[in-house]
Amino acid sequence: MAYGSVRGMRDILPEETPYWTRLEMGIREVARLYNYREIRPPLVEQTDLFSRGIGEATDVVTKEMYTFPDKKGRSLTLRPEATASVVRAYVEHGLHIREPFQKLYYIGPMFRYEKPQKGRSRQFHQYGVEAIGSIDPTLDVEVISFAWELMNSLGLSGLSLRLNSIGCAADHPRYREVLQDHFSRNLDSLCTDCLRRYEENPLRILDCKNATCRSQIEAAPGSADHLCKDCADHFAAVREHLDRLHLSYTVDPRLVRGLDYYTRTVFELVSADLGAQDALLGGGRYDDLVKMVGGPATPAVGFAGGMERLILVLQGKSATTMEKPRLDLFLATLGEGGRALALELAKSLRSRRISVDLDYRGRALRKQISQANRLGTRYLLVIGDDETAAGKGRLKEMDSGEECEVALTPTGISETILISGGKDGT
RNA sequence: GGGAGCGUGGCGCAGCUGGUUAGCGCACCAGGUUGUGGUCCUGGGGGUCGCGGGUUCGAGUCCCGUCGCUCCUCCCA
Repeated sequence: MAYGSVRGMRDILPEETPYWTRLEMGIREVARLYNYREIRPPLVEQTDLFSRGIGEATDVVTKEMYTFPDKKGRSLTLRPEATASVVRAYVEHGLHIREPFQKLYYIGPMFRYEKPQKGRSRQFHQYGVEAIGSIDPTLDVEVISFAWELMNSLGLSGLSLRLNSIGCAADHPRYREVLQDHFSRNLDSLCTDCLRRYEENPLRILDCKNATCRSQIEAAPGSADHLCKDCADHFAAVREHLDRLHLSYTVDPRLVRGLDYYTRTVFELVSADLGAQDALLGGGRYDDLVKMVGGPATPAVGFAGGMERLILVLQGKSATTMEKPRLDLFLATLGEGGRALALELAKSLRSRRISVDLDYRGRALRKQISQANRLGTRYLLVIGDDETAAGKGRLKEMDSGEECEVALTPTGISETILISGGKDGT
């Protein structure tokens, strides 16, 4: 093999793309129902936007970014996530001036330099929603509702929502102290990573899966128990509205997210059908990010979901078999004359919204029909010298095997196909 | 970053303790049949056995290295 795709980046082949288009359509439809508008930021941003927005000490920033200098020596980075980009666009284009409240969504590739495994690759795809401009708890709930709605529309079950509140910027140092106090009693039982986290960001320790750290973590005080009055009220309101909408969740005091910009509400939707990488989507509030990026203090909430993981779950369900699109008409030809006429007819019929294919390799008639059959074509028409001379042929409906005579004109063929109802839609 | 397993035509695999021209299924192509289907029959193309080195009379098979894949850890979507 002369070339292979770059590690962690793969081709999505035609057999698989129907899953992608279905998923993309599903996302767009839910976005329409919830009135979110699409935004498409570039894939590349100044490195600073991510390192400062996501957090200098996070794993994503310290070791997972594709960062490179451009020809003028500026440091650029392939986006590892899109929230920072969306917020940058929101500020840059003055969306906050024209209409401070914006509900946006995006779909596209992200890049993180990680070791590939099931449900994790270096180029992967996320969809996400960002609701910017309100601190109201009902907005948190709308975003979560969006997530559930999408899962339902895809027919997914066996999912659970983990929910927590990590408080506001003012709560963080206080909770940080509480955590440090807790872990300081048994520092020697923490792993080396957690010792570092102990200094840099004790919140991260809660995320550690290391067995030796687990017992300490189980006993650690939850962030939701150390919220200020406003944050506690907010969290209570979020839960109340979730209950009212019958959206299920479990409060997980240990849930913290990997990106530093989160405040208050954080959540994750996990699937039991995946392996170690079981988070289908994750998100929360980021009330300080807009200001951090240079805009006015503006609260916001959103989430991002991994499309590869969603497709893994979809494919795992035998119920969601993709039926392959059918070809309307195959023109089997005999001889140069037949081929020339078929080519001409195909062009006209296609412009009449009928999908047509024909043989381009001079294959035996039998092989052509066999191919048409494999394509799942609805109609077959053989065009040889006899048909060309007579100006008419026999249109065969493949499912029933019935044939009827048609004039070899675009109108003659298309009317028969459209009238007989063999072509659906359009 | 750490750990484990696996790399043989496009795909899925076999190849026993090293031993002749590396097989099988699917797929592909052709013929059986220039005039009608998923079946059947016959034939065909396609593999430097991931790559490099070593051991040996001889390596797909053993050893070392390397690259890649998969899964776990970690982290996340």
